Amino acid sequence: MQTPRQKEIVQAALELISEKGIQGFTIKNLSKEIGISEPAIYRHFESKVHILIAILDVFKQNTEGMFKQELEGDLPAMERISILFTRNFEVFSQSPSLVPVIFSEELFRGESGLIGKVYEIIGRNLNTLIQIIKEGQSNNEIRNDVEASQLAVIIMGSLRLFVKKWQYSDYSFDIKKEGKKLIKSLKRLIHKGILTDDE
Amino acid sequence: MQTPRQKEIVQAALELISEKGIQGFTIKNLSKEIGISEPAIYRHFESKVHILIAILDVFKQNTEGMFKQELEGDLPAMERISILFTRNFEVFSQSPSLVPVIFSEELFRGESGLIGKVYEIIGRNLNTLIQIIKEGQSNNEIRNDVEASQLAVIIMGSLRLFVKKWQYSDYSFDIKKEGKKLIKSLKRLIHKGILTDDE
DNA sequence: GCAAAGTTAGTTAACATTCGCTAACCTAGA
DNA sequence: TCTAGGTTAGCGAATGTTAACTAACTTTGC
Repeated sequence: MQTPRQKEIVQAALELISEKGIQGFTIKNLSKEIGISEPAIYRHFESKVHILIAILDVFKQNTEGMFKQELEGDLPAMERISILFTRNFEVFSQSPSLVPVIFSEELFRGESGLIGKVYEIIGRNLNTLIQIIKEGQSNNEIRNDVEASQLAVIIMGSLRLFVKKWQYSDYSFDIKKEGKKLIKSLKRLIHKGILTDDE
Repeated sequence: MQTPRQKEIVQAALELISEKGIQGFTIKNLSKEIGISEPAIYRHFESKVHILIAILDVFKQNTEGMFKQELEGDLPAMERISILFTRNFEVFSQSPSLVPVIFSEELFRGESGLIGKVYEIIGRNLNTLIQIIKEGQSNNEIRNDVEASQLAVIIMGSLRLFVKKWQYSDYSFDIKKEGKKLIKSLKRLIHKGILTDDE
């Protein structure tokens, strides 16, 4: 469990990264943000890497259990995808500063232990999605003229870019509301339907 | 115009970044890669930032003219989108080391002059795409039950994630061939067709 | 009164960049 | 043609800055 001070440090780190990028995430800036001296940080975290680990754990905890449930429910595949992403949007909406951390690959370069943790999170998301799409395809609910893995790339890619756009707009629009629209659009595209033509 | 040595430095910088990330892009590593001393770099570039600018210019030159042509041609919108991305894949395929540079937002944080240059490149791409989609929609060639801007996010997002996947696979698959497949899938999704249902 | 949480004042390492110097190579002009 | 002056591209050493982190001491709250 984390002490209040540790939580404060993690929160400040998240804000720093989202404001100034990875390069802005230094112990000096961090301590300035909180209002204590640099060495004081080390009373609460062994090293900078341990702060990063704590950040990842926050995300992991936030999304824990969010995925297995969706896989096993007997809702329509489409509905499950909706819920999956709606929940992600909710997490981001609550802690916008998570976005640049989770979506930044540079942050963890060189820290092979951390890369694994990031890929664990991302991979879980993608595999769950492919699984759901495949089920939807065999239920005749999702079009099967396009491979599940391709649909997954399309859906994930769209959503990633969408979230990035939100980030670069300085979180200026309502990600939950706009996200709903995007999901709706995606639904239209992947829904099983009759096409007049293909190439 | 660039001297041969300048070209060599830019090329080495690109390779460094793609291999070791931004953090690996130091004057020390750069000089080691080329086989000259650190100060010698400064005989050819005023500063590190100027090397980054040169990198962006390489990309800009590579994609110059690639866009306006597509806008004005009288090919079907779908075909123009295909060509647009096929050409992008060709550029990446020729210089894979461009990918992590162009797709990294962190690299240019703090350098407000450079951010502008990156957005110029990215923005041009996106606006061209929206333009083409709109034309396709009014020609009844592309489905218009989804907004052009949403389709653009979906297409761009898919392609970005696809290129990133290529990068993380260590450029292990044929981006031109696999890219063709993805474009084909996208075509199926956005082609004008009859849908049985929506919502 | 003692342990947790803070401080000041360092350390070491890495970074971009500058300095003073040199060897090799043009290029005028006598 | 040869030589003085200039240029180009390199070098090792040093500078100033900033990073993560540490040692030793003080404060504070139970």
